[in-house]
Amino acid sequence: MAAPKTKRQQASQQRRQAILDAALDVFAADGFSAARLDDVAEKAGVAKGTIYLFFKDKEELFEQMVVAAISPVLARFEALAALETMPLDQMLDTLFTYFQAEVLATRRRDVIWLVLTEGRRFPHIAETYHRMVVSKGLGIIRRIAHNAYKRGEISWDGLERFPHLIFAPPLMALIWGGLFSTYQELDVADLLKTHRQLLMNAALPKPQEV
Amino acid sequence: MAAPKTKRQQASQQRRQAILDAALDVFAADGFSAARLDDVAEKAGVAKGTIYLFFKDKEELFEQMVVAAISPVLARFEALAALETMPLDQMLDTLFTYFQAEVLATRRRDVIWLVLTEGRRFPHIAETYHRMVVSKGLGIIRRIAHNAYKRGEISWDGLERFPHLIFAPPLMALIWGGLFSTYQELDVADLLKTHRQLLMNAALPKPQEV
Amino acid sequence: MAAPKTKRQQASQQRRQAILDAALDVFAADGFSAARLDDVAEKAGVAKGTIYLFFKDKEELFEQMVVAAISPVLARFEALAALETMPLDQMLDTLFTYFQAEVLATRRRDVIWLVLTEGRRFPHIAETYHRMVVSKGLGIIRRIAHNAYKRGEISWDGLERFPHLIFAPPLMALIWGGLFSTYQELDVADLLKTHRQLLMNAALPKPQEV
Amino acid sequence: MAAPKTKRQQASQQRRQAILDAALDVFAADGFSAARLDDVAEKAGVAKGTIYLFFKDKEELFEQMVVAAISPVLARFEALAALETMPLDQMLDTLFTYFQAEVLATRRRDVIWLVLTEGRRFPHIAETYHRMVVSKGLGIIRRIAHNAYKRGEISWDGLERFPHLIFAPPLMALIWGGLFSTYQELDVADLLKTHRQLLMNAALPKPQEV
DNA sequence: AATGAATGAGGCTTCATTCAT
DNA sequence: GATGAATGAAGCCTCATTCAT
Repeated sequence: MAAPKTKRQQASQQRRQAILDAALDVFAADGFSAARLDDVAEKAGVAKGTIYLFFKDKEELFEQMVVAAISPVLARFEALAALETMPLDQMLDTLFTYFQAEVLATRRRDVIWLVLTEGRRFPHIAETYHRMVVSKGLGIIRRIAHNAYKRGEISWDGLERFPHLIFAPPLMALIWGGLFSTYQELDVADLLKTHRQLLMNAALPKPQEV
Repeated sequence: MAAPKTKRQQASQQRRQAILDAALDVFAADGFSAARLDDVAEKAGVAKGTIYLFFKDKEELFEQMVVAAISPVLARFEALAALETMPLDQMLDTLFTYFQAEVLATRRRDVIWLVLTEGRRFPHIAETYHRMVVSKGLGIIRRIAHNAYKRGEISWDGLERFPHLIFAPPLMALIWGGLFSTYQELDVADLLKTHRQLLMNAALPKPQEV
Repeated sequence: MAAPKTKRQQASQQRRQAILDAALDVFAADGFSAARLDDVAEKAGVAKGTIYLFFKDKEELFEQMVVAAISPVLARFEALAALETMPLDQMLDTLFTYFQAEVLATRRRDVIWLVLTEGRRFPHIAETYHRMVVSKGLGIIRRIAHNAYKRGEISWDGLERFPHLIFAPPLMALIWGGLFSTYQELDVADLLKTHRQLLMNAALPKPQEV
Repeated sequence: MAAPKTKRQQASQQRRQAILDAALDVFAADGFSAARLDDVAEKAGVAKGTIYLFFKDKEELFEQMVVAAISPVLARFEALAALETMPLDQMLDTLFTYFQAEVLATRRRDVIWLVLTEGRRFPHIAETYHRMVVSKGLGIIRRIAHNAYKRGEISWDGLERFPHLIFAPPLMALIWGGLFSTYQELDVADLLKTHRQLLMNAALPKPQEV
């Protein structure tokens, strides 16, 4: 926890971080199996063997990289949770704007992508990501929906039961951006704005029985 | 296109199909890079060299496998398109039920998973999938929304502009099933039913300006 | 057990044997750790990967090589055992002559050397060698001594209790040849002849109490 | 040669000795190639780089270590040589007892083991060991035999010509202890006592012509 | 056409050695 | 002197691909 004191330790931390940064790039570009540690080392500006001073093997590098990339997200979550008293519409706007600026436009997008693409073969990654990010994120959205419900902004408990419905379109935007935007552009801002309209439209009317 | 005539040709086609089936299993389990052609050959019941009689290399096998797995989906799409006159609510119910039964519970789920996880490094796959499946599927949903709009079931053009909003939750269900269901179960039927309620609730009211 | 029938199988057996032969040379020259499988492959006239068609890894190659080299020795042992009725002096002469011609002057010397030098870090090798060669060999020598005792050629049970005493000088000759003969020649034939004299001299006199 | 004077020099000598001690342990356990200088440094309580302050490389460390371990043996040899007037039987008893107590039960056993196992690939080691230990040791034994011959205790020159015959069984005991004692115990004291009986039995009788 | 033994390029990992602190 | 982080050469092993049968 404490910041390292000596120059040696600082340099060591910087090296470790450089390796993690390079690893994110390389793993995101090639996937775990196809990624070459030579590339990671070169991009990090260290020798191949240096990686092994910090990480037992390729797998541990991968897992540590994901965990390290996740950590800062958690701090942000706390801030978002503090906004739970905001009106629903404004809250959704804040959330989606944040998602576009702080996830889709940053390396965090690559982290999520790696969790998606490699999570199945790294259950530890999937489990960690679920515990540290997904369940917390859904919990926050759920509380937002719950508060809106209590305030009378929503006359329906669907969003509270399935906060996934709020997050599904942003996730789709991320996936589209990764796979299809080359072939067909997607206006993410408009998509999310329309999603917000959808949610607000559905918020108040009495739900029809299906 | 024509059905093979001679027994020899039939046997060849069966071999080819066995290889494609095995490849789907193996690629889905391990990903493209980590998958071993030894495993594909063994699972298909052929010798390793036989694979190269049908496919130039590992990459072509992968791409052909995805294309072959996509094809049958297209026929289904035609059928769905024919139901475009159905009332919106019923149509959504049909769509989601179909998705659960015919995608999530079958090997088609694995195909989509592979497109998600490998599409980035196989632009040809992503492009093909987008052209043959995604754009067609979104087109169908878009027409459904359009028809409903014309019939007065929807007083809002959001779904027509972004049919993605209809498909996002089913996609999320697929992803959740692949990554997180081990750690937290998701009631997909309930999720999709709630999604349908959301869509119907939002269908008629005048959209609020955002 | 059955001889391989097809040409393919024969060629395979020859390859396997070529690898084992090369492995003996390389391991004997460099020791297990320093030996390079590249060298084994080159000397065997096969590609590096071919080794792994027959042996799981370097360690298994080493162990199989020792076992394969030991096997023929056992057949010889049976022949020696059959000579147990021979007069002691003649028997010793036969034994030592055999050892010089069939061990010291052949690759079997290298096998014993490898058991000596690597046996400690390959307990499986040491155990196998002890079970298949050492205990059997000592058993034969012991019976030889026992028979000579019964026939009155020896008036003393020392050699029966410690057949090691008969084998110790041949072993020393082997070690000397491996380590010191460059610096000081050892006349092995004379050594073993003198050893035989020693044994025969000691055979009949009443042992003095020590 | 001169004892170091300053504290710094003393500390340096202690470090050097600690490294040599650790090296003996590690080399004996793993062999030259498989031994890791990391382990030597850790066991010696110094940093890895410190080893290179005293020794040019791994090979020199190994050779110096063997030489250093050999030196004390030489002093003992002088003492043994002084006993050459002792009656043969008593002399052998002293020798063998010394070997059991001062070689087999100490780290000197490991040194001999290393000379055996690595001497072939370190001719310098083998040559040094031969010159400093083997030839001197055999010389002592030879003089013992010679003196006994002159005193009439032996009526035969075999042991004088091949003092190896006296040392072979102790060497075999050492080898047996390193390789096979786990699988079959060897009573070394009894073996050597029996060996002594054998030698004494053979000492006086007129040798038969072979 | 089908086989599967053989190949060898390429990646992960280790560890002797160096050198800035 | 002493350290130990950093280096990078080298070796084991895998596996896509080839080709003689």
